[in-house]
Amino acid sequence: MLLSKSCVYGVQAAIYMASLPRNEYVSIQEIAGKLNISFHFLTKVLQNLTQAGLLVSYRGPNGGVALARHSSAISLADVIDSIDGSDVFKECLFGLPGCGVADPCPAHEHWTTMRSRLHHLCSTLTLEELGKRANQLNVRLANAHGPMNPAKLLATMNGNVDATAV
Amino acid sequence: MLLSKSCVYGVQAAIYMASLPRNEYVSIQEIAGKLNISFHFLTKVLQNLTQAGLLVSYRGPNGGVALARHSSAISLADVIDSIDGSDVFKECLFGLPGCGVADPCPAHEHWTTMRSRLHHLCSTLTLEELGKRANQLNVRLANAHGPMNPAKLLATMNGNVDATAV
DNA sequence: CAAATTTCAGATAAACTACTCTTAATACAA
DNA sequence: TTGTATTAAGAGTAGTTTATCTGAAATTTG
Ligand code: SF4
Ligand code: SF4
Repeated sequence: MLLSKSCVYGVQAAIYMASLPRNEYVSIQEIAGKLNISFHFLTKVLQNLTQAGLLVSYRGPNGGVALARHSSAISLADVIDSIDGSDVFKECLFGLPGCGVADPCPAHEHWTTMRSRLHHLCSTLTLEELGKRANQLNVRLANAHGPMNPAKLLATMNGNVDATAV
Repeated sequence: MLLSKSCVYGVQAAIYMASLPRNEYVSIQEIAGKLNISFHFLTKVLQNLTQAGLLVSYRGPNGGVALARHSSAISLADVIDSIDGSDVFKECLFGLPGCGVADPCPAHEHWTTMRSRLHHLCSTLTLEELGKRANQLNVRLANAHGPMNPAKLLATMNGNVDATAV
């Protein structure tokens, strides 16, 4: 996978927040529940985003996290950068150290054009746009089942479908 | 990284073999040495490629591995498929299970176009072409330093530069 | 046949990623 | 004030990936 799972979770959570009618504090528990992500794990991921200045957080009852800027001012690349680092769009297909134009590998030329296209796409895709799409029909955000643990596994085997999925 | 390290090693080795003037048996030790890859690890990786039918192997002195077909008949995608599986070009940016057109996430449309371009690129890039480029000036194949171990680290700190790199 | 060279196979260890759990710190509400 | 809901922080666990090591099987050479 190009992105780490942490990063994917962060992106999903960000899109979820952008899909809400108003930008208000949402508890991480709610996000984790809706997206079928481990609460504790998502907490860590979103901490990265608050420290990066993309989210603001508020502790205590009715607290939670909210977008620090308008959803139109946050790009997909912003979120990815904050979690997986900016190397995602700089590193190459082969991940060799010290790559560059001066000393390229045979695939360099082909790859860099792909890579810059991908970077451009992610930089121009705003959370606003992604949030809007998330609100349209037949578009989903949540993981199908979320991380499996023995209890959940048992529940699914008993025919209980998790109803928290969007 | 999009590709696993195993896969990268396999691709590098394949390109190295394709860059040779004639397709003859090359010992894995030689390849590992030139590319600064752990010999034992590369052995396992190339086993995958031989089992996938991309390489043929021969045991004993003067044995080694060689390309099973002409380098023009092996694509980059072939190598990647054999090691990391064919999901690399099928799975999505977010790696969600059970994704598809019927139930897409907000970024689906954008991503699939990128993905198919990448797949097309890798499918049409042959080892022959990559090997030719590898033979041109200023083009390299090897890892800069290879996997570090305490002894090597010490050596580099003492100013010894590994001379096995291409 | 014996020795050397090479891939093949499997066990083991180290490193990393994903995930869980516990404890604090903070802020609101009764 | 006291209790509770919430994020913050960090330690701990499990699984996967990466790398190392050892021995066996195959093949050539002498
Ligand atoms: S030369 Fe380019 S394509 Fe090749 S490994 Fe370096 S950055 Fe990647
Ligand atoms: S809908 Fe498309 S882009 Fe979204 S997670 Fe699935 S395959 Fe990926």
